[in-house]
Amino acid sequence: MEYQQAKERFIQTWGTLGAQWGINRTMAQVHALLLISPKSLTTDDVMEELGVSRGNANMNLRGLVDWGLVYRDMQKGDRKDYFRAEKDLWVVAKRIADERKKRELDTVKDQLTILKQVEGNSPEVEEFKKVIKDIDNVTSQALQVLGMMTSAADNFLMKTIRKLKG
Amino acid sequence: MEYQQAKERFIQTWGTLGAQWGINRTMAQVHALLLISPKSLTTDDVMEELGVSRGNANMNLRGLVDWGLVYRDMQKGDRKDYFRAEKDLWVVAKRIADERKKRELDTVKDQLTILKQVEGNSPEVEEFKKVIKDIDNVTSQALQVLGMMTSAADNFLMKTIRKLKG
DNA sequence: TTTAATTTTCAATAATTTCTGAAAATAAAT
DNA sequence: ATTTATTTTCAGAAATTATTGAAAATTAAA
Repeated sequence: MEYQQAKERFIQTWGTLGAQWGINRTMAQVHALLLISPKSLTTDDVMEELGVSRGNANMNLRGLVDWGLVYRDMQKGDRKDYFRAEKDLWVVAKRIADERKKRELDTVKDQLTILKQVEGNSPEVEEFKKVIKDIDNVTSQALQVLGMMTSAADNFLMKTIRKLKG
Repeated sequence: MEYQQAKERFIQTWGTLGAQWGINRTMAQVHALLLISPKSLTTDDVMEELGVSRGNANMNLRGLVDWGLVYRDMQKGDRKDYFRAEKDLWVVAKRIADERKKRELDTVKDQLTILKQVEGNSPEVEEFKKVIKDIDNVTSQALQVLGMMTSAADNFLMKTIRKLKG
């Protein structure tokens, strides 16, 4: 397969995946573009490569910087901002997992704490309490597994898996 | 907190969470409603409780059945369909994880296989190959961890975590 | 059959999200 | 200070996604 074709396909795939993960399509495509780029890119590069407006490119680049997935560089003798992706995919995975954990699991845990205090002992309330308790258990353990993954690089579990994988 | 209040709050929270996970809001709310309901509910119950149209209730109930999160029952002497949620939260977690794995990680792996075959040795192509290889590594290992989670109930890791948790 | 109850579909509409592009703000050079 | 280069913002437009509701299809009783 030719590089140009492979590149377009990769950007497309990563964009679709991002959309499924709740990151918007363009942001994921910008990320893909930067990931495979050997050098830093400007806003104009992104606009041209992806065919999006300046506003759109700017917003999504900033979004990626907020997520910690992209860095903003300066280059001597040039007033433009240059953008460069974090290339360590384990760091990328960790950043994404951390952000999602913060946004999702943590808020659920907070809500559960409040919901545990429901009053009464009708069948409805008993069922409710049971479900809340079960969700609490599952999320606690999910959080622990996530915690392991997010410190994956030097975690015994990951080392084991890597070793097994050979 | 009063039951009615807690119930509304729970449905609301679960709906928001679902939206973040790419499941649509109403589907997640229907799921929440069924989760905390001690008895099976009809389409009309769902319409009334959530204030949604028949079409919407029907589509989302069917969606939940497709995900394996809800079962469709018959009740003797009644022509209506009754819906009942899977109550084992570990099964719920497994079903969701399986579905997401199938939809997301598996397709990425397929794409990577194709993209590995890119030709050339320019800096761009070298960088591209490296990124593809890294993504391949990360997803392989993510798939393995997911695999562990999805057989969580009787997995050594989960048992260990549960034990640690007390 | 025919009738009645229920579920499913889907075109039209509503709601939400994303994108554009030009104006405003910022920052650097002259 | 003024000009020039660049980034940011944001109201409106476009695109996407979700919802309605009524008609069509299905299913079971009469």
